[in-house]
Amino acid sequence: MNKKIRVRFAPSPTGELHVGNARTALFNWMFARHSGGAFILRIEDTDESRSALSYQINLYEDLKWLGLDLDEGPQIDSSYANGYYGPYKQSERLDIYKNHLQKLVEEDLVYPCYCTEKELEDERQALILSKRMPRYMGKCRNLTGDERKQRENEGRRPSFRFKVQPQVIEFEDLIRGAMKFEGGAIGDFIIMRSNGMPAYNFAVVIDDHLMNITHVIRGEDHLSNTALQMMLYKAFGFEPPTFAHHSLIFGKDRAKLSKRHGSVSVGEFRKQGILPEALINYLALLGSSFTEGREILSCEEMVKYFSLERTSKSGAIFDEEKLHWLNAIYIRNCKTEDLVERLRPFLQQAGFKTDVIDAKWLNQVIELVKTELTTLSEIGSYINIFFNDKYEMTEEARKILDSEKARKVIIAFNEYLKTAKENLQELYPAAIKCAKEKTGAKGKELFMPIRAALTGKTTGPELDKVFAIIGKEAALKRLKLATS
RNA sequence: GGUCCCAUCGUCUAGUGGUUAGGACGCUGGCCUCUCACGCCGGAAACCGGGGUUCAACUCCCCGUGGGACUACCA
Repeated sequence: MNKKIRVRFAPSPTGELHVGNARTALFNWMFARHSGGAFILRIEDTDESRSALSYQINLYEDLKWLGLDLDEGPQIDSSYANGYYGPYKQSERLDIYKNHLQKLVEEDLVYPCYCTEKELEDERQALILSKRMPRYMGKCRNLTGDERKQRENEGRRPSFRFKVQPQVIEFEDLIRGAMKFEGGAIGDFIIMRSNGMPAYNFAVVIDDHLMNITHVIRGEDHLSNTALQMMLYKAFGFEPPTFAHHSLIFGKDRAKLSKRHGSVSVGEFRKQGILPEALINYLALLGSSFTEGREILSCEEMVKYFSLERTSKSGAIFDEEKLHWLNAIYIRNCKTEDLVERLRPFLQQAGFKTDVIDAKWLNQVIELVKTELTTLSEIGSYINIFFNDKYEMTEEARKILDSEKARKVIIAFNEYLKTAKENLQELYPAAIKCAKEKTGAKGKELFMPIRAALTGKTTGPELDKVFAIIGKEAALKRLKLATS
């Protein structure tokens, strides 16, 4: 009988959710949803000095925004269900780690280490200087009971180290195939810190086992750690889960993706006006491929077609331009009413008071500029022409208006508007026709002056639509301004 | 230094011994058009190097080279 698949995303709340971690979360989520398994969140907050609750809250917001719903995890508010394998925060599982440490102590598989950080650092430096591999040489491994007592009396609090036996460690990785590690170079590593907090490799093994995790999907940066963890699985007699180590994301220069490459956290992309669907789609695409070379997929489709075998083994460079391309497509495909809702915070921020703007009119405006948008935050620069009759004129527009012929076009157009009786629909074509006949201008020389006068720019949506939105009164005002 | 991972256009990738090496972003030429955007049609652009194995290697093996990870009382 197959066990129910259970995967976990286990970040440490020490900063904003990085896209690399978001991608790991996504892989886990897709794997769980694809196989009908459970997606679990575990908070690895054993580093007290770096962890903060605010980051944890932030993490929940980001996951929710991305649409990665949890089956189990620490409860922050009622919208996130707890599960039966809690607590899901490592800082609340300290007793569990202590008990497990005790087992290993009794079996003599670990020993207390009284070295201070200074002593360890000195040892490291000495080894490096003598061109040997820096690692713990096992100074405290064979301390007698008396020696230990003596150190305790000095007030030293021990950390606990795992006794590493020289061995070859092998396991099967779902993405990379057969893995083999020469364990001879690994020094006795700390599993419990002197402050009573478990070290990463220790806590993961215990938690993954106790939480019945069947597949550990994580970044390649954990590949080497897996060897240490395998030793621990063996020591405890636990059956190890199946591992899958995916490749990492890099910046353009193949260096670790960091702030100097631009946005790197989910929050930053959200503020920039990237749609969650676009980010998800991009992250799923990065270092992966779907059937028939498809690139634009809904969440449902991604879940359906997802397979770890199709994720690439090599690292991938984060290409913000392609993300933007995807984002633009999602914006275009968004129903205008929905888009307006998503745009609201960005409009507010750009100084447009959306609550007093006529909804129907706003819809028309957005409909018109939809295809120009790459990110939501750019909205202001595309719609300001509809709001302000005293716009700023660009250099190009000014130039267009300078010519004598342009002036004539504007005057003819303006004159017609003043006296016209037609409704808004028929007004524009009629006025254009009039200007055309009176001046003999056509094509560019006919439309550009009007565009420049009406919008202050030489680029923008189709003029007839722009006209229909700003209306006759505003048009007259602008024409007057442009000719003065 | 040690252990380990990786290697197809600039970038993300398809490819599983025989292909004109395909697609996408970006770049670029054209069409559409008052302009920009969208859309449509076209173009340039890649198998890291050297040895094997084989009738035949991008594909399999070995060795280089290059990039990356880990090597913490961080995770």
